[in-house]
Amino acid sequence: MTNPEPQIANPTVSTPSVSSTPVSRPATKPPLREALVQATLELVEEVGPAAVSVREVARRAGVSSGAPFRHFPDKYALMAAVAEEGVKRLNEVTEAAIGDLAERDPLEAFRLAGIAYVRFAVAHPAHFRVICVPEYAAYSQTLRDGLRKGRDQLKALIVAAQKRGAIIQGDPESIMLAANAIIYGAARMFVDGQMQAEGIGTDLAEETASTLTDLLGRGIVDPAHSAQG
Amino acid sequence: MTNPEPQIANPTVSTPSVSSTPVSRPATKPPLREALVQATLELVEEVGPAAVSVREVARRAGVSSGAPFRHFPDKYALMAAVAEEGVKRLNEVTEAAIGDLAERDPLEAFRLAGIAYVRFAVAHPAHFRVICVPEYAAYSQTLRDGLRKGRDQLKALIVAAQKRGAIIQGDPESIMLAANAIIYGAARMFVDGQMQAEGIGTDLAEETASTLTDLLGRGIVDPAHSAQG
DNA sequence: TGCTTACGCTAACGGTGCTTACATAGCCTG
DNA sequence: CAGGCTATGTAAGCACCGTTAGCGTAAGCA
Repeated sequence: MTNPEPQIANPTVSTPSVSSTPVSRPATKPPLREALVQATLELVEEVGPAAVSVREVARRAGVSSGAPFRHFPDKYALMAAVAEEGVKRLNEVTEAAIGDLAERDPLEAFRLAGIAYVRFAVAHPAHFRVICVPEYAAYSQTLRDGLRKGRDQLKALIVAAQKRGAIIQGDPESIMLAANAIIYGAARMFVDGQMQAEGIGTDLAEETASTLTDLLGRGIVDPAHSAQG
Repeated sequence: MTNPEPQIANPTVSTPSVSSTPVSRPATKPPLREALVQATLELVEEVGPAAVSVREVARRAGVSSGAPFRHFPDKYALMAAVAEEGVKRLNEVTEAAIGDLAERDPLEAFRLAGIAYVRFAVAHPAHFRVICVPEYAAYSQTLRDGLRKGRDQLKALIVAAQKRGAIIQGDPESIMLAANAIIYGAARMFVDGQMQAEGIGTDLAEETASTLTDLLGRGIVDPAHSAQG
């Protein structure tokens, strides 16, 4: 008698809006799986990644507590699915920011991608945190591929910028890493509340990202000083 | 995973005589609180922050499952105490790296501090992750102070470097933020496994940190190109 | 018609955070 | 020294958690 509410099938969440297509192939479309990921995502954004419980997810999807395990071997797999969805959206966002600028002005494209990256992290901090949890990446090849794809986006911009002579001709791996690190660091500093601790609110996220990429581009060492010494 | 041995000899933690003889404890002030933090830290390094349970911590400290709640109002407070300990050690490490170089060569001091920061994160990834969880920072004023102190260390170096003319005269807040972001980003990329995904093992942590700080200092934009255009 | 397969439900198991009630050792005060 | 107070431990218990096992049922197919 732990559950006071008798669970009858609740169609409010589970019904996808694709009723027109014939439902004669249940193996290829499990609507509950999608609903579970969606419910998990909402729960993550609501209470944070640590407070997610599979039972609450099942409750929100209108199914019993054991149902999710028909679609995911364990809680990790469910969370990894949320991370996959997240990295997919993140990549879409940065890709959209790059637009058709990748070849015309790769350096500016990189700056815009970085800003979009930080903007996404600030807009969806809980989701962003799930994306970055290494245990989930270890769990899901799809997630690893998504993360790699995102890094490769930026890497391609660096290489293109080098080809156009816009940036220094050093090791592209190192330059790409520096670019990634400052963007990733800024995003995580926002998500981890360390920007706020410095008095920088999330409303300044884009401006901050822009400033940091500029500083990385120009360098912080005084050239006159270093040229003399 | 029940522990068949109720009192396991722990070399690092001198647990009070909680052995089979329920006689009086020798110490009038049992340092159980300290032992709990230590046991939690070991557990964190062993199984990761997410898998820590208060009961297991109590088991390792040789006390009953309710005992920890005499010293910490809840699990968050216990984890926050671990984070406090961690940020204290992290600050000690960076401070030691800076040494007496802060005034002689603040820019080099900053580079060494950044390298030491990343080295600590790579050496104690689980502990580092606990330090950065914003929920714990929200919980503990001491942790917030420790984090601020660490940032202020770097900030002071930037200001000193500016005063000596070693770096550009821009907004010190922005420069400090860029310096922080690239170091924090590098550390988190290692801790989150993203450096490894790029083929950069933890053995390259210090070298990578050095490279990134160098790149931040010199800038990645080609000055000839940007001066012309 | 029967067989198989997918998918949901129920009930249960052991573990967890945390609370309550109780016991006891040590200190303070008279 | 008696008596109470406080600090700190134990034991039992609650509600919830992740996960599993067994059952029912409906769909697709021979």
